[in-house]
Order: sequence, then C-alpha cells, then structure tokens
Amino acid sequence: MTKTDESIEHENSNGSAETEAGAFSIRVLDRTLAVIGFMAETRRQVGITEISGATSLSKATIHRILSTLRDHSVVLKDENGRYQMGPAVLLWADAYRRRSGLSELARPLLRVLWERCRETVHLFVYENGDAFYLDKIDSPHPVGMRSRIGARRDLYSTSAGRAILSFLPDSERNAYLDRTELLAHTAMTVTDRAKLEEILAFGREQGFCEEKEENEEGIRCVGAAILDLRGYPVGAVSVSSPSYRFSDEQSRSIGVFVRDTALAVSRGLGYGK
Amino acid sequence: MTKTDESIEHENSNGSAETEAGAFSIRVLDRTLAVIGFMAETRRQVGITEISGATSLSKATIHRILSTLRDHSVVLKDENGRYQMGPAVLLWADAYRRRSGLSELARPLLRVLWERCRETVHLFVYENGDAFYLDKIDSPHPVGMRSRIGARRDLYSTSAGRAILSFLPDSERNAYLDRTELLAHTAMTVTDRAKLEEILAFGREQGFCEEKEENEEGIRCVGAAILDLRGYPVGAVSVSSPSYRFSDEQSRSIGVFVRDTALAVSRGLGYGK
DNA sequence: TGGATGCGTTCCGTTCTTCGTAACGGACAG
DNA sequence: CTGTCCGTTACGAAGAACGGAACGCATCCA
Repeated sequence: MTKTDESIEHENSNGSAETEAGAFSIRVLDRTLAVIGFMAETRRQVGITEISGATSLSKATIHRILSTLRDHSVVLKDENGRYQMGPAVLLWADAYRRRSGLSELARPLLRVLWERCRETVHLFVYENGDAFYLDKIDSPHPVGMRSRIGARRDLYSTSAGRAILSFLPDSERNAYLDRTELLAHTAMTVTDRAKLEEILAFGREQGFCEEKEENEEGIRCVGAAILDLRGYPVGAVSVSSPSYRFSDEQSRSIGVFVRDTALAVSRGLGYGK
Repeated sequence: MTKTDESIEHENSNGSAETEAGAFSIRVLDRTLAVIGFMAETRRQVGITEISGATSLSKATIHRILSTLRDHSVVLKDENGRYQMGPAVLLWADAYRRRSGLSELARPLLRVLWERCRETVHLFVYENGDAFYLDKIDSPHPVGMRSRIGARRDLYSTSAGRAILSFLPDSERNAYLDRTELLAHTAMTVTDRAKLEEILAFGREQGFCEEKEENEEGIRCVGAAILDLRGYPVGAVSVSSPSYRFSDEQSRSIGVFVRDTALAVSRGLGYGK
C-alpha cells in the first residue's frame, strides 16, 4: 500500500506509527483521527485492510472505530464493506466556517478580484501557526491549481503564508521561524532564513508577498494578509497562476489588486476604523 | 442554556445523555462525537463547564477529549480557555462533498432555478435513511429560511424528503414508515400514515412533492427527487418560501421548475440514458 | 481589601474499556 | 474444489480512560 507520502510526521524511529501528541491524549481518539485523516486524503471508498496498512493499526481496531463513526453518519459503508466520509462532517465544517464569518464577508470581494484577473483566487484562514484553505474560486482556464478546501499550507513558502508571517508580531514570527525547518518543495524554494526575512520585510512594506514556483513547478502566486481590528493577521487572499501567464510586471499589478482586496476584507473586520 | 430546540433525539428517558449506539461502540468515541455535536450546534465559543452540563460528562473527561482534538486542529482554544470548531473539519467535509460530485454538478442548475423563482433553493443528499442539507442559495428577500449546511431533516414532513421517499423502492419506503413515528412539528404536519402515502403516490406521479407549513409556521416548500442511473433517489432539490408569496398555483408552477431542475441533475448522473 | 465563587486544569488510584491475536465465514479466482 | 483474500467476530489480558477531589487563577462582591 503506497506510503501516505504527504501525511504528517508518523513513523517515529521506534516504528510505532502513533503521532506524538502534545501533552496527554486519548489514544483511541488519536487513532480515530488518523483513520479519518487517511480517508479524507484518499478521496474514494477504502477497505479496512487498506486503512490498516496505512495506519499500522490492527484490523479489529479499525473496524471498531469505523462502526462507531458509522452510527453517527461520520462515515458511510457501502454494500461491499468499503468506507468513505459521511455527511455528519458537513455540519461541523459549516459551524466552523460560519463562526468567524470570514468566508461570507470575503466571498463577494473575492469575486470582484476574480473578475479582474481571471485566475484562481484563494482565501486562507490563519489559526495559531497554520494556514488553511477556506475557500477558492477556480480559474476559468482549464489549467487549474490543485487545492483542497481545508488543506494546510506552509507559511514560509506560499505567498499567502508569507503575507501572514510578515504581519505577525515579531515575537510570534521569530518563534515560528525558530521552530520551522525551511524545506525545499521545488528547486526554487527559498530555504535561507535571512533571505526569507528580507522577503517578508519587503512584503510587509508593499502590502503583498510573491512566490515564484516555490511550491509547484510552473505556478506563481501573490498574496496579501487580512488583518483584524487589532492589525493581527487572521487570514490571507492570494491569486495563483501558471508562470507563462504571469510575468514579473503582471505579478506586481495583480499584487496591488490582491492587496486592495485583502484591505477591503480587513475593513469589513473593523481594521482601520 | 436554552434547549437545543432542533437537536436530534438525545435525552433518553433515563436521563443519561449517552446516545444508544447500534451495536458495540467505543465509548470515548461516542462521547467525543457528542461533544463535537454540541459544539457544532451552538455556534460560538463554549467552555468546558457548559459542555459538561449539556453532555453529562465530567469536566476532566471533556478536557481530555478537547485537548486531544486540539492537537489535531479539530477544535480551537482561545486565550480564555473556551473552545470552538477548528479548521481540520474543512478537509473532511470537502472530501465528502467531492466524492459524489453531486454538489458541483447541481450548483449551476440550482442557480438557474434560483434565477427563475428568486426564492431559497436547497440541495439535499440522501444517505441510507436520512436527508442532509448539502448546499443552498438564499432568497434575495430579507425573510430567509434558517438552514444549516449538513443539518439532518425529516423525510416524512419536508417536501424534499417526501420526494425522496416517493421514489424509494417499496420495501425501503415501508421499512422507513414502519420504524418512524410521524411527529407533528406544527399544527399542519400530516401525521397520518395513510394520508402520507397518498401524498407520496401523488407526488411520484406528478414528479414533485409539496409541504404546507408542516415544518415551520408560514413556510411552504416544493421538492423533487434526484435519481441516479438506476432510478434510485440520491438526493433532492427544493424551493422554500413564506406562504404569503406562495399560493397553491405558484406552488404548482414552481413545482414544475423544481421537477425539471431535479431531472436535469439526474440526467447528469446518468439517469435515463 | 479579602473572601467567595466560578472557571479550566491537574493529579492519581481504581476499574472497566479497549486491545490484538486468532479464528470465522463468505466471495472470488484459479 | 481449494487457496487466498476480504470484513467480521470472540475473548482474555493489559493498561488506558475514568471521575472525584484538589489546584491555581481569574473575577466579582461585600
């Protein structure tokens, strides 16, 4: 069963695939979340044996977990005994999305931005140390970015993440940079901390950050931070596009649009009033 | 703590808030889902004590559960120690929504329907015995329905649910009616099984079902089933509106639109090919 | 200012829940 | 028919989860 390449850490040196939890955790819950995570990643019906292979849990354990989840419609089981995500999670996601109102507030403004530049527009939300895709409007062009609502993205290599970083309080930004190893996703990824800090300082000044094929070959990005009424970054807006339609000048002019859009959203949150 | 009016069953006569699981379940997982369910219902930050009161679990237990969930970004904790849903669930919901593709397929067709009737349009998905809100487009009028993506709805009293019921195989429909108690949500709710079966038979014939203030005072609804290539109902489309803008004739003419929309979606799924 | 009350959090011994091995039964292919 | 795969079930052992009680910290009120 092909290794779950993208999954988080896993596989500590001792061979146990258990994720090391922050403090004290409920083991079966950690395991359950690993199972759900795997099912959400592979977007298709999966059997217990396959999940067992991916998570290093016994089939009996997984069967017990899935049976419980099924009773609550968190997962569904088809007639062949294969499992998939179920509709109960919709309510949870709606509850999260509705809470901040960021999604509703930003949606019409994102659409204006999309009309202007006709490229894939992303909305991110920042939650203590991580950026998540919250919403997107796809490019009308067939060549699209692949992105999944809810996926977690790096702060240091994405334009939106950099925009967020650049507006973080110094202490918080430094804490992040101290604990984070700058890994290269492509040959272009900036992995030098000093260079990155330069980029962030410049980005903060001009109001948006760029990224040139640093996450995916052939894709460029510009992003700007959304600030709440205290000036704290709660999210970001970004535009992604294939490099061949995204010259340096275009990147800058779109960057201004992105910055203005993010600013409008920030105003809606009370920033600058 | 205003009673969670709309919440599903809960609260068995014995006072224990534990939901009786189907077969054998993992207790702590059931409890976890009760906690998550409560948090998703009350869309705001909640403290451990409040959750404890609502679920009859000890504070220590809830604290342990929430700590574990927090490690995985399923819930977030603010600086005052209050909890709320977190972004990890977005990925799960996206995985579910993407699986069938019903949402993407139906969206443009729902918009056409919405342009025609300018009322709140709902998309439902049917998963073994339950109907869930999958998507909606709100009425432009200020008076809107209250509905939450992911919420579970009755099959017997809603127009969409009836449309689904009417196209279910006889055995499955009868099994549902046998096990379901027809509760009145308003004074108008049809609670007589024979009468309901009449409504279903008629609905199946004309291709859509109605509902007159049977779920909420002053709200009417028409719905039609979405069928897959085997003719099995996988969901439904419905239009809701305040009664004062929804005469019997309007209901019928909109019903035809709804039926046609649902049919177009069904075609997209391979029905009738 | 001091006490009282509420909160989220931690501790710890007991117990009952969860665990994995192994066996089962059915589906399918050779 | 037989081998191998699947999902499922059984059961005794082990240790994970449990909750009462204590803690530290806020806030509120006298």
